[in-house]
Amino acid sequence: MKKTPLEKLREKEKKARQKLLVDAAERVFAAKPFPKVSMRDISGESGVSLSSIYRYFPDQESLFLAALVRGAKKAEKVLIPLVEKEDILPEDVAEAFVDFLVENDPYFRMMTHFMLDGVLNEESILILNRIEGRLLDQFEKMFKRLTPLENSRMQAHAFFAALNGVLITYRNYPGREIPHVHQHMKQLARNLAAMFVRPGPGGKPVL
Amino acid sequence: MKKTPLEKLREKEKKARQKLLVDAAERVFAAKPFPKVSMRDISGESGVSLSSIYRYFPDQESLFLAALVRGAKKAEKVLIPLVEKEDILPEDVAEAFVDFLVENDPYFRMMTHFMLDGVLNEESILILNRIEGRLLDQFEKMFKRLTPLENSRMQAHAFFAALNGVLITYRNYPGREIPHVHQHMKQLARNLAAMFVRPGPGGKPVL
Amino acid sequence: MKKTPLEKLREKEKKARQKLLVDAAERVFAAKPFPKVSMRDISGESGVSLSSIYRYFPDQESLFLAALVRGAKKAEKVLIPLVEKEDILPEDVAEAFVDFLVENDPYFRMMTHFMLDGVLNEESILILNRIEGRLLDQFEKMFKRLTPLENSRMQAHAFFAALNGVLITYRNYPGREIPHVHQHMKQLARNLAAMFVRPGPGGKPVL
Amino acid sequence: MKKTPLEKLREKEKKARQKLLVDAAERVFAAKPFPKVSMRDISGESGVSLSSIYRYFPDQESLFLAALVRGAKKAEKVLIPLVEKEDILPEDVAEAFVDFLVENDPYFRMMTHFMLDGVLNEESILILNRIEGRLLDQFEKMFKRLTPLENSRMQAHAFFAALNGVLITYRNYPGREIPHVHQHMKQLARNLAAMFVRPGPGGKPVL
DNA sequence: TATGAATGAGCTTTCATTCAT
DNA sequence: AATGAATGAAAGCTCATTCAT
Repeated sequence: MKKTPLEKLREKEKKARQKLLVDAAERVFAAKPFPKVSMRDISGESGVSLSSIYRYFPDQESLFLAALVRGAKKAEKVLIPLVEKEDILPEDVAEAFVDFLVENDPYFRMMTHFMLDGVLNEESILILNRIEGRLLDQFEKMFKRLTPLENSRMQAHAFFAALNGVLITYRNYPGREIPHVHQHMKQLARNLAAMFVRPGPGGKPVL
Repeated sequence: MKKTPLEKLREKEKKARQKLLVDAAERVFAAKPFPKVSMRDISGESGVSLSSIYRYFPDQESLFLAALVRGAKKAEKVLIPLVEKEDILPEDVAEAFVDFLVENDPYFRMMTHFMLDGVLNEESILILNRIEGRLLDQFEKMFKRLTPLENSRMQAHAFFAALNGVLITYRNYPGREIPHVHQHMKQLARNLAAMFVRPGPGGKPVL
Repeated sequence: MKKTPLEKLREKEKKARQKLLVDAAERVFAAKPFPKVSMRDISGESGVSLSSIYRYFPDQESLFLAALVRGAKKAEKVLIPLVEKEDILPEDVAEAFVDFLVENDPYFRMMTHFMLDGVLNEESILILNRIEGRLLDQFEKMFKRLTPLENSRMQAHAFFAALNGVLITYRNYPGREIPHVHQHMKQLARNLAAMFVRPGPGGKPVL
Repeated sequence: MKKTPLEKLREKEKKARQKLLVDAAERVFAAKPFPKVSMRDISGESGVSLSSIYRYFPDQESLFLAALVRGAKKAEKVLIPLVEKEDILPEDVAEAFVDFLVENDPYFRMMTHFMLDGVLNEESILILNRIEGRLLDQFEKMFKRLTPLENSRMQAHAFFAALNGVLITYRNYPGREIPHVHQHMKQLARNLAAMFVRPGPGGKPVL
């Protein structure tokens, strides 16, 4: 079971190729709608020959899934530290969340695609769940601090959902200029966030 | 320019065939991911021969768009009356909204697809906008009644976005049983809705 | 066997419809390459419904053939009188020939198409042959008058072929402006025509 | 930038496949009218699978164009040496020209098709023009030698056009046996050719 | 290991023609 | 007599995947 140095090297190189391919996939996803991305596109963008891709990913789905997982990990890396700050406010988290996913639109589209149509394998589900869980954990911690009497887990879920909703609903808002739309989304997100920390009548928790 | 009875009949039959095709499209959309639905699928499902489809829709896009528009109209027909009730509460609207889109999952996926990748023509955009506008109008009216001091339009937008977010985020929640997930979504939606009518400290409006 | 007045009327109406369809076909041929013309095009252009066309022509080929025959007849009507003039010169005939077929490009394309790929039925062949024959007769008569010692029939054939050749070879001459090309064709045709009436050395006939 | 032997081999094989496909195309063109030839036909005739054809030619037009260009090059290879002979006579050139294009009827039909309806890209136009130009150059040289006082370029153009005309006009002459028709065409071509070198009255040039 | 080559299955769309009314 | 409706067949082309080298 022990790996020889050569095997280790091979594995490392394999990972490097996989990274390279996911890099290329990302760039392609940024350029055209998800369902129109072909393996040839990725081959062209990566410089890896079409057939060689299949040495690193058993099929198209796996590669796309890998890109999704990586997007999620990047989101995690950006968002978790932000939310970990002791005195952060929901409004600021909300704005950062929107900012990140607007600027990383391909990730957002990818994720939404998988949420809608994707057939995820167990491993991917686990990875995504873990990330989502950690994100929700941070949200929960924040809400626990700010509204200790509420059901923080529920708040975290609602918060996460609401932000996703703002993004999906208004990212393609027709007839408006992009910066304006972006501004609108941030405002909506901040407003929604603010509602979470507003005490009910008599300070009674609501959720 | 007046139409003969025969012409009227013909028109009616044409509409009937179009309906039949959109019906079939819906069923297919329910059965497989949107981007994988082919004209052949719809031909098979409808019993209308592949080439005949083109008698009723000039191309694939038109047919898909028609299905989308119909979904939106159906949503309108169900949701607007509900929200029009004088004394309706956001929580109940939220639940109905979620119920409807869970039960009409193909519509929801379709709409999300078009929101993400879709290239809509101007007419469709107009139709969808009008429906969304009317929905937002109703939401606004409700909020005006319940929280007259807030920015009701903003509330309506946030409400709409948040509900969409609940649906997109949790509709495929893995590892849970469907009725349970459905229940969770409704709870989240209700909670979010409740927040909109909770007065800020001292009754100060927040939005 | 005798025809009733009603039958006669019917026949007349049938002819009228056929004419109408061939009219439309001509217009369509003028607008797009021959192989791209469809029955639907002709239906649209004529106002006659697609299926009704088949009442007047058994199939596409027949209709196209009818258009061809009519083109030939029109050419005959224009060219024969011209060539019948007692004192006409080959150069002028050549120029008129080119002029006519440049201005009636669809006919020319149609004829060439049938010459190349067409499957003509016996009747059409007969009609076309008769017309071509009459044209050649006129050419022959002209040459008999002008060069009585030569083989006039051969001259007529060569003359006809040469003119066709000028048209086919230079009508799409790339990179030149159309009027200029037209001028070039006419010059070539005149030059070729002139050669037919130039006596050989010592007045010896050549052909 | 230097090519490895392997790359050279690959290139050679690619060319070989392209040749194979053009070969097949030619055979198909010989068997049915140009506009009816499909990619599937060529796939069947060549043994190369339909989709593989697109490895060697980006689309149908390219393949057809390649066939056309090859036809033109073959014509060039056969005709130019012939015409280059010092003491060749127009009659013999004419006969060879007719012979070649009768024996290579698919080429002739192809070229005529492109002359009539074809949409050629710039590169193909250039190639064809160069070949036609070289052919005309040879004709011109011949005429310069034989009739130094005439406008040789004009003679060359007229000669070329006239020969094409003979081919197009009589290649499908109905009701005659093929060898007989062929004979007739050659006779016509010779006669026309002879006229070019017959001096005008008093040796005056005509063209 | 890497990849050029190959392909079956599939896609949307068009067409000439038939048929019920 | 006229035509709307219907369709089988075929078109050009793309794609994910496999395989020989």
